[in-house]
Formats: sequence, C-alpha cells, structure tokens
Amino acid sequence: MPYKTRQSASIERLLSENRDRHLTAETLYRLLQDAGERVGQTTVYRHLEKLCAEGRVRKYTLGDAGACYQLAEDGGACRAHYHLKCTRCGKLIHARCDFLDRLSGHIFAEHGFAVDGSKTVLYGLCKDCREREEGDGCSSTPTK
Amino acid sequence: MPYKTRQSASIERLLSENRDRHLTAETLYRLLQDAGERVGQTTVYRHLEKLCAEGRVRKYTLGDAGACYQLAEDGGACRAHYHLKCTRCGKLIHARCDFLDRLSGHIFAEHGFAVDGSKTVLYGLCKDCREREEGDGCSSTPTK
DNA sequence: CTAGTTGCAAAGAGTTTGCATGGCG
DNA sequence: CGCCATGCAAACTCTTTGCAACTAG
Repeated sequence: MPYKTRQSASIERLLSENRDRHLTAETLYRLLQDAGERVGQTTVYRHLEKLCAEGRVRKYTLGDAGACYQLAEDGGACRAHYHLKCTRCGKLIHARCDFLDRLSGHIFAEHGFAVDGSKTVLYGLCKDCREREEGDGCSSTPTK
Repeated sequence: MPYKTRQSASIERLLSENRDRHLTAETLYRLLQDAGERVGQTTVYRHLEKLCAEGRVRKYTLGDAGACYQLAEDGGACRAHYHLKCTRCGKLIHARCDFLDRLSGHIFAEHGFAVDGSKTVLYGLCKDCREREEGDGCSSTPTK
C-alpha cells in the first residue's frame, strides 16, 4: 500500500497546477526547488514513472530532448486535440477544432489505424518562425 | 563540397536496401559490421544527422529506446501524404486521401501552422495490432 | 516496528564532441 | 596539398539503480 508522503503530494500538486503544460522531468524538478519543496530528482522520476503506469500521467517522447509529462485529464482532454510542434522555436501548440476532432475518426474508419493523440505530434513551422524563414530559398515553403 | 567516401556510400546503400524498415543507429551500425563494412558508429551518427538535415532521411523519435531512421522517399512524394506508424509492430503506412490532403491546408489556414509532412508521423496502432491489443483493459481504446 | 519511500552517488544507454589521422578531389 | 571525413575515446544528457537512512501507518 503506497504511503502518502510530502514529496508525492508536492509532485502531484505541481502537475495539477500545470495540467495545461507539458513538463520535462527536469522542469518539474526545478519548479519544485523554486517552490521551496525539497524533492530529489530521483523521486521525481520515480513518481512520474509510477503515475504513468497508473495512467494518471501521460508521457510524451517527442523529439530529441527529454520526455515531457502531463497530467492526464479524466476525459482525455489532450487526447481530443493535436499537438503542433514548431521545429524552429520548439513551441508546442495545442490545436483543437472540429476538423481535427474528426481526423482520428477518419483515419480509424478509412485507414484502419487508431491514432494515439498522446504520442502524435505534427511538426512544422509556427506562424512567427515561418515569417522569419521566408525568402531563404528553402523548399519547405508550402506550395499553397 | 562533401566528399564521396566509402563510408557514406556504405551507409546510403544499407539505408536504401532497407527503405521499408526503420533502423536504429545501432542496428545500422551492426548491419554495416556484419556486411564487413568498417564504419565507425560516430560516422553513422554523423551521416544520419546530415541526411536528416537534408531531408533525405526521416528520423523517428518515439518511445524510450533510441531513435529510428528511414530513407525518405524521393522529393515531395512523401510530403503529399501522411505517415502512420504503428507503435507496436513498427509498420509505416503512407496514408493518402482527400481528407488528409485538406489537413495541412486547414491547419495552415486556421492555426497559422505550416505542417511539414516529411517530419510528421501519426503514431498509433495498426489494424492488426489493435485487434491483438483488445481486451487488455487499457484506456487507450478510442472512445469512438 | 515494518515496509514503502527518499536521495545521494554511481551506473547505464544513447548520442555528441575533441582531436589527431586518413583520404577525396 | 588542402580540406573534409573518419574514428577512438572521452564527454554529455537523460534516466535508472544500489543502498543506507528515513518515515508513514
């Protein structure tokens, strides 16, 4: 039976306060330090691992840096939308709209493939970076 | 101006011979050794990195183990559709249809984000693997 | 008191870098 | 011959593990 400790409470509190963000293990660790909570990073990793196993936290392993974690909404809020990650500035956008809502259903129905929104990230350039990229002669400029 | 070396030729040859598979850096390294090609793993990493930057190779960083690499189909062909990668069996599906065609345009128009189809992969379970997964009580079953 | 929890330090895995040597052009 | 490429080993980053001290129940 798991014990209720100061550390686990701190970690869950911070995860809860940042349920709208993706946190790396290190970021979470630093937030704890900044908040004056003394929690070792080993403990952070161990709790994240456990919470993932329980399904209460989702783990994103996108890109080259470390994995990101985020509290899983009960209703699967982050499953209901897509993540757009800018390959230039690293910004992560949570995109949500009807069109995207239907995307999973479409792929499932037409292609027999069950997209896992929690693992999927659409890469590209965000508006700001795209404007900066313009005129560099690179072929990545959309034809449209 | 890049030189043409025995090593780069070996690496590109193996990537080409395995264009239907996704290879980790280590697997590629071992394949080279097994083929009697003397190529250091540093060189493997450096070439993969360069090829990725050139867009000739696609890098998949899914999950906890090492990244996987795969030769990108020539030029714009793979930009015109989406890639569905099964997280279970590793199969890569090239999905193409009207709905997906409109996806990029939609995201561009509505979200100001220019998706790069050559870098984007939708992760999930293919039909075969999904049937195998069923009944494991996992919450990953799509609501729909 | 007992068993789960913590955290430092060390180990590990995957990847990158420093630097002297090698080889293409 | 000049410059890029190579490869060994060491450095690095992120994460996990060993183990003794700690603490909730």
